[in-house]
Amino acid sequence: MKPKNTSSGLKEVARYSGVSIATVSRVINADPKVKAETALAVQKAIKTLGYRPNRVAQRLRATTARRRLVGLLIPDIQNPYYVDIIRGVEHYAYNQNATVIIGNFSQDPKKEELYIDILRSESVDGFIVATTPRTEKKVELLIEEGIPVVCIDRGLRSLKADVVKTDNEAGAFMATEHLIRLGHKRIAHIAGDKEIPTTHERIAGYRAAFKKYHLKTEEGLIFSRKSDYESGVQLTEEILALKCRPTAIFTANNLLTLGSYEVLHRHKMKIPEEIAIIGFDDVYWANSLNPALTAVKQFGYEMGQQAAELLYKRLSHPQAPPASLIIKPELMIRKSCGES
Amino acid sequence: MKPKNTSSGLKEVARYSGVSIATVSRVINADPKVKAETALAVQKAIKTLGYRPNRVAQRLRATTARRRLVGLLIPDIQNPYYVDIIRGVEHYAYNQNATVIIGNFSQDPKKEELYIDILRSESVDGFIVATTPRTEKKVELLIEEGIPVVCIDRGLRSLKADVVKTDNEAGAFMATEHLIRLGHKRIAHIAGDKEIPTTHERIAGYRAAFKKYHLKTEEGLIFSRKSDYESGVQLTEEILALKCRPTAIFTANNLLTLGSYEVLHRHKMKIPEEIAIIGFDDVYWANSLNPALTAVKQFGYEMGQQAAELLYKRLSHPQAPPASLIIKPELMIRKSCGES
DNA sequence: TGTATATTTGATAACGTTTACATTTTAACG
DNA sequence: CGTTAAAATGTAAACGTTATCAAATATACA
Repeated sequence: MKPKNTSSGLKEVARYSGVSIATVSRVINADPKVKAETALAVQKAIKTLGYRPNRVAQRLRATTARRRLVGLLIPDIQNPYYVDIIRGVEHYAYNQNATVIIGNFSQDPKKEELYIDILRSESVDGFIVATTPRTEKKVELLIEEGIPVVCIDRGLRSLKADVVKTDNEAGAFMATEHLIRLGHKRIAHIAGDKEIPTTHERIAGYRAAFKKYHLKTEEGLIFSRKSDYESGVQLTEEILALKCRPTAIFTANNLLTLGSYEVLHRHKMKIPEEIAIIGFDDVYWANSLNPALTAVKQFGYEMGQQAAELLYKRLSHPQAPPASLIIKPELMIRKSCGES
Repeated sequence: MKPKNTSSGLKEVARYSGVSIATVSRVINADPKVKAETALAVQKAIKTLGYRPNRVAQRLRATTARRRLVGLLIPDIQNPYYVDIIRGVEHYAYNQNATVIIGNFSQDPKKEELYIDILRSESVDGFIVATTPRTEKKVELLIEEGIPVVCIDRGLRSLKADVVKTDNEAGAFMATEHLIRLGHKRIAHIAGDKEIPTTHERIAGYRAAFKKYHLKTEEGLIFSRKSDYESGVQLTEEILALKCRPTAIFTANNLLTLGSYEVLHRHKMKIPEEIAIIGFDDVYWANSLNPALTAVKQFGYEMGQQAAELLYKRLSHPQAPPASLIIKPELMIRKSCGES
């Protein structure tokens, strides 16, 4: 039994409704040039035949901006922050009748490069990328070739692309200031991977808060390794082993926070009495932690939407000057730092 | 400045290396018919010209099984279990030089249907689906049309497709038995949405454990609403309000577990002394919860891989009888039920 | 060397659309 | 009613590949 090919194709619709395939194509694309009467007839044919345009053929033929496919390059799909971004992008794309194709490179440099190539050969309308500096050159190449790119989460040094990102410095500042106001003076910062630009922005915010309150920031209290769970574990162990223990920890992302929580619990530390903790990145299970986590919320979902919108704007106005959207984060005060 | 079109296309490679496009196409597809010598020359041309095949054109022209695109239909990308599945599928696909296109329908029935159509018009080689019974008919239609489908997480009633799923009954049994052995007799079960088949399988496992130990299962202790966080919260509240409180809770998925944890903490319940809790679905932050969560681990990543493998096997053997892969889950004993 | 048979290659028609451009139909107007 | 402009449709050439078939070249063998 060979697979019966129900997919009708423009031709059959055309034959069925007695017009040319060009006309059918026109009604599919809502071309106003076609007479209302014929449009109706064709639409009926489409419905009864159950015709659906072949998006692959459309994409092959269509000129840019009409391919209805956006490429999304994501460092780690396990990170709920990026999942929020994905959802945001997907939401916007969906409303534009576009599909999004995700390149999740899992922090793997090889994959990161390869996925740029792959998405490219898929003829995307444009890219939304959260890349590492490693692929900066490659991304710039895309831009030079006229492919729209919007950077999300992390900006490109040479700002020839649109970018939407969190105000990392402000976020880190808020977190640190919150701790300081609560009376903490010795605050450890578990920073992320120093290869990633956001890490430095967050460290800067941490420093700025100290400065504002005329406190000296102890360099020895800034810890950094990588951005993952394991680093959170190890660095928290180091912090607890310190002869002169800090009274609070500020972790630079949700994975580090989790690692920190694990160690704190393992050592039966009382949070926040013995040690307070505040994290960058709010997560949907913040309230299920014990105590509920006070955190800096990034608006990933909204950022994703904005990025997609920016991308489509650029598609229609390729020559517009690059826009930069800096989203202010918000402090979600819960229990892990004590009374607010 | 118009975008310079660097993408060379078969033609240019052919001209450059002095062969026909057919030959170039052959070396791209590693056709053994081409002489080693010419193959080398063409490869060199490909390299120096920086040629990359256009996957869209390939897909349009290629017959089934050579399109290198798999469609993945996922109910909720926020659920880490599904993220594991995605990663598994993606890993396998990547090694086959295939891309995966994700249709995350966010539990929205409208989107669920639509995404099937969309992925279809993207000419996927086949589908991997975790659908609800709502779209069962639509999925069966795909199968009838000869499009390979493998069901993941949930099986189709009419088993004409491959399926890979967790042994839900066994998992629920393990969890409940664990509790019973620890001395619990009154164990509440926060089940998922009754529309979803897995819910019933897990309830069955819960019942089976009681049966084995000659205990009567109290119907009043099985709670069900939906499968989300909020339901976990509400149902746990109900449980705590019971005149005769159970000594343990078995939650049917990670979202429900999280909701339960929140309420338990809010009520300052001592876990596991006052109430024990065990959850279906292990999560990477189980150790960061307080106490660390004892849970039934589903092997999402492995399942994803297996599903992809099954899909590609079916692609090459369309007539093979449907396979069914039932994966045994594993109990991850940590602290939320007390000593093991 | 000539013939038969493998091996390699090349020309070209698809795949299912969109889009110039040409053509036909309709409307407008004196 | 004839002419001209506008509106609606049709024709056919792309888009960048793969695949079929035929042609050309190399290999084997008598």
